[in-house]
This record gives sequence, C-alpha cells and structure tokens, in this order.
Amino acid sequence: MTQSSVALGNDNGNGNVIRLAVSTVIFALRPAKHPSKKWDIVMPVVLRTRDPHEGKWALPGGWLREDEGLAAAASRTLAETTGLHPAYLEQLYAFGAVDRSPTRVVSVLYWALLRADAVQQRATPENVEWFSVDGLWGLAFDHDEIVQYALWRLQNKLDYSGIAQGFLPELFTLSDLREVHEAVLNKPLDPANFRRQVEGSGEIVPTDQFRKGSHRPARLYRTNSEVALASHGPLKPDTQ
Amino acid sequence: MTQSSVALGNDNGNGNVIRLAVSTVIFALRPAKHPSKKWDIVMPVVLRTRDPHEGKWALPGGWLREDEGLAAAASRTLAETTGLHPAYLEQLYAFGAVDRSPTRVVSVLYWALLRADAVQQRATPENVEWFSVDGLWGLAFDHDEIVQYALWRLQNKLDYSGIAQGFLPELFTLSDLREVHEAVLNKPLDPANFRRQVEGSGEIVPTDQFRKGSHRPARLYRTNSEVALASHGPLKPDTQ
DNA sequence: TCAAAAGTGTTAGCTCTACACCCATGC
DNA sequence: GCATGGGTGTAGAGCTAACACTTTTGA
Repeated sequence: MTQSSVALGNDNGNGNVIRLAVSTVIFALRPAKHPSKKWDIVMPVVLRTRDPHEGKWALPGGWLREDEGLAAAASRTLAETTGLHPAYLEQLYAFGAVDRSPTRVVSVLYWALLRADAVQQRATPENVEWFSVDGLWGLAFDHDEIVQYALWRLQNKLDYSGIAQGFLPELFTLSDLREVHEAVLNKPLDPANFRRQVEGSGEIVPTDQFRKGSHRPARLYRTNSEVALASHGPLKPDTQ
Repeated sequence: MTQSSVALGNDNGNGNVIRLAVSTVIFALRPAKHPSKKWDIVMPVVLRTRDPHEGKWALPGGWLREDEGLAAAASRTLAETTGLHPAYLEQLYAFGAVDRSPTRVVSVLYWALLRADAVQQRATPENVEWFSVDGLWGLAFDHDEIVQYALWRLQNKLDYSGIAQGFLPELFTLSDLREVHEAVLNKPLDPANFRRQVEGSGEIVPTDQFRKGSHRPARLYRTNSEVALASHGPLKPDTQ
C-alpha cells in the first residue's frame, strides 16, 4: 500500500465530483377527517414534470449550491415549496446507492416540522400537493422508504424530547400537546399520566394564562427556552 | 414562484457538482495501561502530508468514487487504513458547512467497530497511528468534534442494542462483554445486574462451552444471529 | 483451604399504568 | 343541574440498583 492511497487529504486534490441534492421530509398537522383523533400528519410533495419518474410525486428539494451549507439548502428549498420556515429541522440520512437514480446522485435528507398555525392558509405552488402520510405510497425514486424512515425518527424522538412542540404555536394547552402525540403515535394516551410525564420533563413551563372554551379553562404552557427541542449530543443544533 | 424553482428533479439537470469525501471514525479496543479497567478505546488516524492541515492527524477517508455507494467507500478506505473489515459500520452524519475546509468539501462520516482479535497484530501503514480516544485532540479540520459525536453515539447505542459484541470474537464470556461496556461507558458495572440485563435482552445465546482459566470456568456465549447488532428502524442495515 | 471469579437470590425504592375521583366552566 | 374536559390521587405491577450469598475452579 502506498502512502498516498491512505487518508483524506493526502489526496491529490482531484477527487471525483458528485451531484449532491438536499431534500426534506416536511411534516405538518391538518385537522383529521375521522373524529377518532384530532390531527392527521401531512406532508407536501412535488409533481415531477421531467424524467426520470415524470408524473410521480417526489420530496421537495434541490441541488446544493456552492455557497450554502446543507441545512441552509434544506431550509431554502423548504421555503420555496411551502413559503414557510420550519419550527424544527434535523438531518435524517445521506443516501448514496449507485442505482437509486439513473444518473449518480447523492442525496442528503432532512426532516422538518411546521407549526400548525403557520400552515393554516398558505398559498401553495400549483405543482405542490399536501398528502396524509398514512396512505402515501408510490413516490419517485426511493422516497417511499425515506418517508417511512423519517416517520420512524419522528415517532422515536417524541419519547425523549420536546419535539412535538414544534407543531404547536407559542402558547398551547396540555391537551393540544397530547393530541399531537396521539396523532404521531397513532394511539390514545392517558391524559393524567401524560400530564405528569411532560410536566416532570421540564420541557414546558406554565404561564398564568388560560384558554377559555366550552368547559373548564385550561392552563396555557410555553416551550422552555432553556431546553432545546431535541438533543443532538455534542453536535451543535444545525448550522452546517 | 416559478414551477421550475420547486422540486428535486424538476431541475434542469445542471446541478452544481460537489467534491464528496467519505471518512470513518474507527473504534477498537486495546489492553488498558491503567489496571482500573481492562480496555482502552483506540482509533487509527492518518498523518496529513499536504496542505491544508499538513502535519496534523486526520480521520481516514477518501473521495467517493463514481461507481460505489457511501458505505462501500467507507469500507474501502477503512480496509486501506487498517487492512481489516469492520464488524459493524453505520453512517454518522453528513457535514457540509461551507467553511469547514479551504475548498468546498461535503463529508459523509461513518463509524465502525473492529473486533479485538482481528486488530491484534495487523501491520499498519507508516503514516497511520493508533491513539486512545481519551486525550485525542488537535485533529485536522472539524475532526475533533466528529470524534466526540461518534463516541457519544457509541455510548448511547450500548444501552439499547447489542453493539458491544462488535468488538468481541465469535465466542465470549459475560465478563468479556461487561468489560467492553465498562470501557465504553467509563464506569464499573454490577456483574450480577449486567448478567440479567443482557441475558434477558435476547441479544446473546449461551453455548455449552466454557472458558477455563484461573478460576471457575465461565460459560461462552455467541451473538444471536436472529437479532441485528443494532436497530436502524425501517432502513436496511447499510448497503447504500 | 483459600482467593477469586462465576453465578443466584433478595429487597427497597422507583417508575409506569390504569383508573377512580374531584374541579370549574358553559349551557 | 349536568355534561364535558381539566386536573389530582392512588394502588398494584414491574423494573432497577445494591449487595449478600453460594458455587466452582486453580493454586
């Protein structure tokens, strides 16, 4: 083995160049049709108007530009698709199988949460459509698999982080938060136990405001700004 | 917003090309100097012989080739550095900050485990050195940060997966396994509780063989092939 | 017989879960 | 008052951590 064959940077500077895309699985909430739960999880997808996979729906994304970081590219294409900025953005995975596209493309995937109040009435470009994640199949490329993986990450992250708050506005009740959890996990949760669990976590702080409605007013909470939405370990939140 | 500005693949095919590197944080065990624990965690790093960062140590890696997947590139450069194949390989993160290198480079990082018995007496290329992760600072680029993140992932993964077995040969005792956990977590573990915990997990299966030594023979176990070393969720183990 | 590691048993304390119950409001 | 969601209390199951104890070997 020659010395030059080893080690990044003992290269000759002629590294192969690769086309690098950044795409994002964007999660948002929409009032559920079926009254058994309050919210459906939806995501925007984009109609492909060219080959490969013309006529199929694909995750929004675009090419990484020379002068922007990966998360910045995700944020930019997300804004182009939805007109919005994400409440939460995290890298999902880098996909680079040789045969995942007819031409070689490496894709860095992100996943994002949008706040329910922001999504309300946003004009969407005509080639963008929002679908419930439940029956969402037949996407272009390997995007079906990617969506399932992103959903798995979202469900996992609920357990040990305050990620669900990313869907909610600044002030919310414990019922609001529980309904988000129920929508993501697809199962009902005990209100009493949920309350204690989330109150003990320190992820939210009570305010002295209440939401008046049809019944007993519910206390409003806000996200504890001392605690990050999610733990990234020793990595800084995401400004690469 | 024009339609062409939205969506991966409604591109014009002229996506910017990027230099894409794949590097790996490679963990192995080495008998500890200090007798308080049995193993030290070590990793190979490569001396940079060119700018940028000439004279510093860097993580082993190389440029992604046109005809290989990301994991394949990690495996290849790992073999070039150590002469070995990894017992476990997992993607860590994609780093793409614009200023992380003087010229724009996106790096997909992997982390890997080597089996203790394989590492024993392997000839190492002369520009490669193995260091304990404990006091390992001053690496090239952002590699210090990357190493800490990889170590954090390794420690986390110990709790909920049979990853520690990746360090061990086919047959091992419960003490062997516990000593690996102690080395990674840097704290002593109760042998009795550790036994029950790992026996109940189904990650290992007892054999009818015993290791004879200086004291009461210890039963040998092997990895349960029905259970993967680690959970990747709905993603297939790693052949991208 | 003794030291040391292998392996088993036991208990106190904690968390989790299910569910009973009370509280405050609009109608 | 009464229906409804907000909010509190509590007992049993199950898990965890600490540590006492027994077993089996080599020396």
